Amino acid sequence: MLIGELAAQAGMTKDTIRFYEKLGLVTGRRLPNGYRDFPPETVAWLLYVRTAQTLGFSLAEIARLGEELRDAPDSAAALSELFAEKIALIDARMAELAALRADLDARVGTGCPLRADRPAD
Amino acid sequence: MLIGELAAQAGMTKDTIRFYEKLGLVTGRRLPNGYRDFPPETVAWLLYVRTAQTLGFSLAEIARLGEELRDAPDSAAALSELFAEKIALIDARMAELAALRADLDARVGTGCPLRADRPAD
DNA sequence: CTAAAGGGTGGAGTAGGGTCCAAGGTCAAG
DNA sequence: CTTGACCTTGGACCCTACTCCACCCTTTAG
Repeated sequence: MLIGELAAQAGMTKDTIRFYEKLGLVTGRRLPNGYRDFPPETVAWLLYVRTAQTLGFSLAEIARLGEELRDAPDSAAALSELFAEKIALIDARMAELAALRADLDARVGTGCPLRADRPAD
Repeated sequence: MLIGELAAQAGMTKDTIRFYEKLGLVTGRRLPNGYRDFPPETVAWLLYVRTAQTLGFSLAEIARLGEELRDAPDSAAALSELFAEKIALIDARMAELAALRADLDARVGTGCPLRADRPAD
């Protein structure tokens, strides 16, 4: 799969993919003419990257995860550990969100805004 | 409260607070000598800013929320609407996280990594 | 043969979010 | 009156994540 098709399917620009390649987030073979050639699963991976990113993981973190996956291809245990780690992180974020939600929820209807940045005028 | 104390209590540097002031995220009075003077509630506001930020809201979004709060100080209805909006956003993010979590969870133990960025070698 | 559509490179520029000076004013203690 | 801990400003600089650009090569269609 050439970069253009990958970009179209993953919903990002070619530039972004080349940028991700520099970061080691994706790796492609090269065809004899120098063109990048990506396996079809890269689409799923890029979609995963986008998701992880919107959830607050930096590209560096995501790349690290990817590398760790590549480095421990056989060890299901190691993978489980990695995922468990990420899941714990997600749970923590969800708890934070829940707390913020509860906070906002409590304020709804009370008429008590967060006007904390005004001097008491 | 002077900027140094505020910074210490909010767990950020003075530079960051001055930067936030430029963005309109915090506003302080000035003392006759030119020093910034913040009301004590600013600490809570800054902690709130940090939380919202780690949850994926940009400083611009947070500032907008703050402004809207200031612009509609009396209308509990308007406030409720704003909060309801943020809550909806939070719910959406939580759903995304839950989905990612389920995704990772399903992979744990299956030994099926995300090795989508490798050419099939 | 040429044009269009795809690809490649390096490097500059942007926006967001800080972080770090350097030069200088203010104020309380000794 | 000096020292030290505060504060002020402006501007340079850094990182992240892109985005755009100019310039050049490759492949296919007419």
